[in-house]
Amino acid sequence: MGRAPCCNDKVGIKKGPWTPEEDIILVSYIQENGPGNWRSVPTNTGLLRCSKSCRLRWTNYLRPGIKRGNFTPHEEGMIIHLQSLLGNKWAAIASYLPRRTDNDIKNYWNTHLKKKLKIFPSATNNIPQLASASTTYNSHSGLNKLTEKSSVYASSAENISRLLEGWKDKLTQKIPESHDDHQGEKGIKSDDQEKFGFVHEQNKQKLTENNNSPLTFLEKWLLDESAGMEQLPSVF
DNA sequence: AAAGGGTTCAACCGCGGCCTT
DNA sequence: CAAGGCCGCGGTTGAACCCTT
Repeated sequence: MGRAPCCNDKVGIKKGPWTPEEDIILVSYIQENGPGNWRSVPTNTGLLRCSKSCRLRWTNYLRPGIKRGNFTPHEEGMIIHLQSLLGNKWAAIASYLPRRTDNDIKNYWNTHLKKKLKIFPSATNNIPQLASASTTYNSHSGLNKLTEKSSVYASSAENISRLLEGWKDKLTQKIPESHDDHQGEKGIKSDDQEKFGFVHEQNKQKLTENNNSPLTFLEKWLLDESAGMEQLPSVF
């Protein structure tokens, strides 16, 4: 079928890391118009980015409710199990971890879990073991320091304010702790999450239809957010 | 203190599929 | 029905960061 002309065919399209200004423009626009119709985003916002880039930035970084940083043993176990069931269907896996992006899960799989599965080849059958082992693994890696202060991002405004912090720090080359001001907030409503909420129910239904028993376990497991790994069904 | 190697992750690329005309 | 256009997904890349020597 007709393939979209690649963005990089166009002149004047900016690539590379997004600046906080660009983020603010994008978030403000989506705040007003909602996500979708990505084709029109660059035109309407004046951003020198291609539509794909805008969509990616939104879904992987700016979207409200995205959780970043360390994966919990519970999440890790889910990823491992879902990956063994579904293969590299990161979007499908992400639909079971609504606060994580497919890109995040994919990265985490490629950088952490693949290695761990090499070290613990039987781990897919014994996720709790792997998960606790991974905690040990994490605490020895440099990443741990990086992600130590990770937190749950409640809104795109918070995402941006964090970005601004980082940006400002880079500029000044000073890293003062405890900046909690939210200069990035531009009246972004607290009901963002509801407005742009995650629509995963259909996906879940599809998957459960296709693959009944294991995912039913997972459904229960996932829905019981407070459940720790120790409460996993014995099949794990 | 500096260099080199390894790791991480944000962003890009290209393909496939769905929708519209 | 066919062609074109757009969106979403998975794989890959490369800059930035961290660790080791």
